[in-house]
Amino acid sequence: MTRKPAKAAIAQATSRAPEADEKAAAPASNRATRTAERRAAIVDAAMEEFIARGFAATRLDDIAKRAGVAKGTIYLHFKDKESMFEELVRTVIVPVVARLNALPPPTGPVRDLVEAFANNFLKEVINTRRGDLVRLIVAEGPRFPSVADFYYREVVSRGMTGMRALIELGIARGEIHEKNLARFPQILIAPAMIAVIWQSLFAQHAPLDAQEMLRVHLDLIFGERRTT
Amino acid sequence: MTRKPAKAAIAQATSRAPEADEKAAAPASNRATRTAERRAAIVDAAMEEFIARGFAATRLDDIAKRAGVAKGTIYLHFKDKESMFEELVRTVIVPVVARLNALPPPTGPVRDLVEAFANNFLKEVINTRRGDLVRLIVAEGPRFPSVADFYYREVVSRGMTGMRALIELGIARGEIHEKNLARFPQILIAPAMIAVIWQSLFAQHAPLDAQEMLRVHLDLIFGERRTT
DNA sequence: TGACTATGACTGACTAGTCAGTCATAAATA
DNA sequence: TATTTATGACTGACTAGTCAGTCATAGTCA
Repeated sequence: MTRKPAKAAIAQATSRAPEADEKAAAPASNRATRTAERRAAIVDAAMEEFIARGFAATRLDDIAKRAGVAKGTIYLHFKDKESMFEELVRTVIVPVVARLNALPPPTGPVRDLVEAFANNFLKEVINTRRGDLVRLIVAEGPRFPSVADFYYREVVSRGMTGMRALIELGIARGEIHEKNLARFPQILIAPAMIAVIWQSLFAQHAPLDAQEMLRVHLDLIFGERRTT
Repeated sequence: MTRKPAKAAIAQATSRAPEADEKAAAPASNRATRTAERRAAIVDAAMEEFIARGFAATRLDDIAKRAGVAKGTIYLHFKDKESMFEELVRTVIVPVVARLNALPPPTGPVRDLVEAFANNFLKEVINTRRGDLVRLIVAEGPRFPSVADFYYREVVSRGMTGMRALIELGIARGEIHEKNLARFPQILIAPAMIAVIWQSLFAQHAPLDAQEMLRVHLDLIFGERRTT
């Protein structure tokens, strides 16, 4: 909801800044930097706790302790628990979307493009905190319409559009034969989503070679791989 | 909602038929029957509440109210909130597994078998409470290892085995060309799972024709459909 | 059959504990 | 020193689980 105006000071970037390399454990020179670092620490801690316990069961005391701040400090950055959760999702997802939008331009075989995307997804999402975050969104989405809306607009909708474009390109170039696939880009994504969920729930029962599964899935769509 | 069981009238029925045909939906004559009905009412109410709010945010008072019993009554049937959740999942899932095991024997094209399964899944799971339950398990699984274990053993593991058998049959008969598919039956299931999640989270943003999507997916695996 | 007793299912007020959010005070900074 | 930022003890609302008491029903007996 209320998007606290970002402290204004952050923009300063203070001239001879000691270059606080992201969330480095550096001494932290000025106020603006410290404030930003604290916020980042709170976001990180909140993400861990929410992923581990879900929204309702997470205690703000635990987040504060993990972030190394007092509980009151959280309320200097976030209006309340709900806004914190919502802003947390935005904060974590936005950079991911930005990176996905920076995919290489469509040169070379479509299969290579999709494979690059899959490898990227493997490295950046599956088996990372971001993967857990996706599961968390699935878990809490129905109770946080604003989160579900945001996720749909920023990730699902864009992803679908991008995938559809790739599929149509593949069809136009004769790499993909199933014409109707463009109507359901979900089919292309589905195994990747399943991999995310599998790792959270069943990895200990039956480890899943996600990379190999995605490869087989691409074989299914593009036909057997040419090399190796 | 409130299923006020018209206590007075029920008592009258006293036809000395002690042979209570299990948990029949009959007029409810004796104590055992009533007890079973109450338990069922609690399970139903709990399922609604857990699906709507998740485990932690669900109040036992609300479950009791919805079931039309006092809170104390819940504790005559379940040890505590956690056991109730665990037993609830078992109670709801077991009959589904039983029905899945009763699939028709492998005669006719494999595609027809898989299609029958998909249609069954559409009708029985997607867009039903059972679909919501699947999402609930994904949501709460990490915090309820016993639930995740149970679900893996009773549903995922069996489902994978069955699917693998079908895939191998399809490969043997030349209906399926992607040999490696048998190594990842998840790929066959993935779009169905996505449909379940989609309906819970994004149906209002973008309705999904799950039936058509599953059909396209089968086309992808078996090759274009022969008729219409 | 009718009356009387025993049983245990059911109730809901209550307890003990939890936790989101507040605010008077302290620390850090300019 | 004045101002901004951080702290954590505190409060009040909320809820899982309890248990002494109630009462419909089953059982027993005349």
